[in-house]
Amino acid sequence: MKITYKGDYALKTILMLSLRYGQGVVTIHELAQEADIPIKFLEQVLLDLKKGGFVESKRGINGGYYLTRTPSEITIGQVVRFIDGPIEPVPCASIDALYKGCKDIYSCVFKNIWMEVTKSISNIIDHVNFEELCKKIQIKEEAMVYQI
Amino acid sequence: MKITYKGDYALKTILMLSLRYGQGVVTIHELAQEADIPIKFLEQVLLDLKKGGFVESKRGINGGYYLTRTPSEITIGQVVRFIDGPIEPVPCASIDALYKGCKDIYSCVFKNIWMEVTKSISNIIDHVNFEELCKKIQIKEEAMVYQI
DNA sequence: ATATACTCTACTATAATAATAGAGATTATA
DNA sequence: TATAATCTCTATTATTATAGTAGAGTATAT
Repeated sequence: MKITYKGDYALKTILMLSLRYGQGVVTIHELAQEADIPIKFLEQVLLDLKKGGFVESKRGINGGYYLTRTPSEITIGQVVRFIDGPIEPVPCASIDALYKGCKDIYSCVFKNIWMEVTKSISNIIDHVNFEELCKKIQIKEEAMVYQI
Repeated sequence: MKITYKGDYALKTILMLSLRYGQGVVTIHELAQEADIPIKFLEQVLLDLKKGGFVESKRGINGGYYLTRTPSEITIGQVVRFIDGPIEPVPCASIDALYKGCKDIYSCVFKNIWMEVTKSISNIIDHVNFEELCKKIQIKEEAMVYQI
């Protein structure tokens, strides 16, 4: 699994929208500036996130983006899989692959390892939701206040 | 982490050489044929594996390749990291990264997740050696005999 | 009306991947 | 010592993915 810039931007965007969930819309301009993302690239990411059902938008003046679900219902895994594709190290190692066989005995031995890897990655990214991440950020920000 | 063809070929090659460890050299021709790898591509892979200290070669007639270490001393992780590069989903999530900070708070929250992912992948691939894999293959091959 | 903001398609530059090609160097042995 | 077998090394190519840029179009609050 490698996280592309696009995937990284998508995650940060969902996180920013999570932090402002229930507080109306956020413009692409604000999002781009806050996370230092090229605005035209972010446009495409947001259109994808819309297609994926993660965000919804409001056009025109006072327009912007907002989450379609509560942060607790969105996991890192959902976003990463949708934007960057399958996480398995090799295509045949997907948990719900249609076929179970391998073309040769050598491939087959490694496949089992890659399936273990896939499961262990899934186990992490499918169980971290954005509500948790928001809390972590809030704790860090509080810590910052006392540091100054 | 994504395993490239090159990585896959390297793993299969080390596995084939492990199965014949202590039995002299194996030609690139045999290796290529047995695992269905383009021979000219395999040449490059083997040169890399030589640079990495995994294999050694003997030139001329009766030449070929052989492992420089026993299969039990070689892990999947060593081969994959050497051929396909770092396994971490994002560069900053390497366990022994020089810097610990992140450019912004959003990156930082995800970094911890990616470090967990890195650790859990390492935990698998750094603890599977090629002696184990050989045993698995031998068991499978015995099973095949009775199936026929 | 108009300014603001999202939408959509096309284009481009760079790098990685997966080969392919061919000339060169070494060595056993007949 | 000639030669066939085998590894060595560098260059080239085709395809795809990635990351970003560009610009015209659509909707909407005031």
